[in-house]
Amino acid sequence: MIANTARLRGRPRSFDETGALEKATQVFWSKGYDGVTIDDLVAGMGVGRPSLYAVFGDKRAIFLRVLRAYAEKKGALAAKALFTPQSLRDSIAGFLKYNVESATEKGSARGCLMICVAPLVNDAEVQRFLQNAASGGAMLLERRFRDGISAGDIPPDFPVAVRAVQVTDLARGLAMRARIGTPRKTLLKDAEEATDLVLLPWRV
Amino acid sequence: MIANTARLRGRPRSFDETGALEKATQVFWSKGYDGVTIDDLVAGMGVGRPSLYAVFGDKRAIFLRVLRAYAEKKGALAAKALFTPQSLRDSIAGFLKYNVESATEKGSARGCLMICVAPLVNDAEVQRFLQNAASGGAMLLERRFRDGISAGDIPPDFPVAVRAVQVTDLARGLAMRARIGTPRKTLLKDAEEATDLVLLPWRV
DNA sequence: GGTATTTGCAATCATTTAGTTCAAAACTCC
DNA sequence: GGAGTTTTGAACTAAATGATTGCAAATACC
Repeated sequence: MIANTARLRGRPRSFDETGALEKATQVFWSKGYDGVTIDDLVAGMGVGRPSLYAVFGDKRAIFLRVLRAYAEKKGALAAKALFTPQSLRDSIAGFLKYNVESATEKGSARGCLMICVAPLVNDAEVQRFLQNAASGGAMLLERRFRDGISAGDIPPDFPVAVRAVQVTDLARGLAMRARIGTPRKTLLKDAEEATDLVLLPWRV
Repeated sequence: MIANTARLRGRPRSFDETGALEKATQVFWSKGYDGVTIDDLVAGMGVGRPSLYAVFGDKRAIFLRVLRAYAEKKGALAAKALFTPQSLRDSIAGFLKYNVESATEKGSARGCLMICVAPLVNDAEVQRFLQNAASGGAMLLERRFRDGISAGDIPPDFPVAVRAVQVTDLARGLAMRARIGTPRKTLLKDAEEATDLVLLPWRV
């Protein structure tokens, strides 16, 4: 099994577990889930077939680990973009900007793993995970809006829940357009305008 | 070959070409593109393997035909929802409502073929098709906004192009949330609120 | 009724894919 | 250096898949 904590004896691994998962992320990201074969993962992760099965399990298990790691990393960066001390407007703009930038990064596939790729996987566990992640993202935004109320950036009757969901939907739209090849420049401009939209009557 | 136009002699087909394509749509819609096998299509379309190859071609060709037919049908219905004589607000609300309803229809898979499924297909022709469809949809909305200016529903300085793109992004977000299992009721409510958002300072 | 034409079913072939086995290699501890 | 332990690479098995072919059945035109 995975002798990660108490591995002392035996031949050491020639690969880094975290690094291999990141490489697997790129594989799924660019080829979807069904489109990926074990051979793709063997080639992309730089891990031999038997080691891959022993350490990670089958394709589904690998994808779930990839998804969790991706969500954790992405969530942390999104939270950082949102809660860096700055005006509410800059926070929302920064959140959308980060989404666009990570969805159009050079070297990796376009779009977002959780928005574009994972929803196509007809799997109950993946489904639940995505729903939780979605509501988690909306709650993060909602909290930021509430902080904005406390700071006096927006009035107390600002529809925090509604706007939070709308920002996530706009982010989803931007990610999907990134996937089909819309230029980063266009998307960054649209992200700015989306920020203006959700804060329209409140100039902050 | 396809003896559709000048077919007079010979055994008539036991299947309807259009109907078979609609059944194929459901197959791709629910299982993605890479996830479907020829056997899935044979079973789902009710067409024998040899006939399927003779009439439609291989999987890729079938998907492209499905995609075109779907886009045509969906585009026509979206245009109908948008340009039925009514207030601008009701038009936009109707457009979003139609998107949500078709993305949460019972009996078929959730989401939208063009928004959720096709973007995962790494194929140049599909990519181009989706970009054209996307800009076509935005242009449709833009025209409706301009009609709204002519009718006096919104002022002449209304940012038609920007709002048109924002509506498509919101629709994309709604479709993706439909895909991951968000209830129709929630999405319909959010569609209404999205309408209010894009027309916020303009009570029409 | 005869003929040409096309469908539909079954069987078939080659290729790809997932997953396993096994011996050799690499390392630690004694 | 040797015993014990773990990883690795290559070969292997079994199943799934894409695509083709033959042949009988069905039907329109003559």
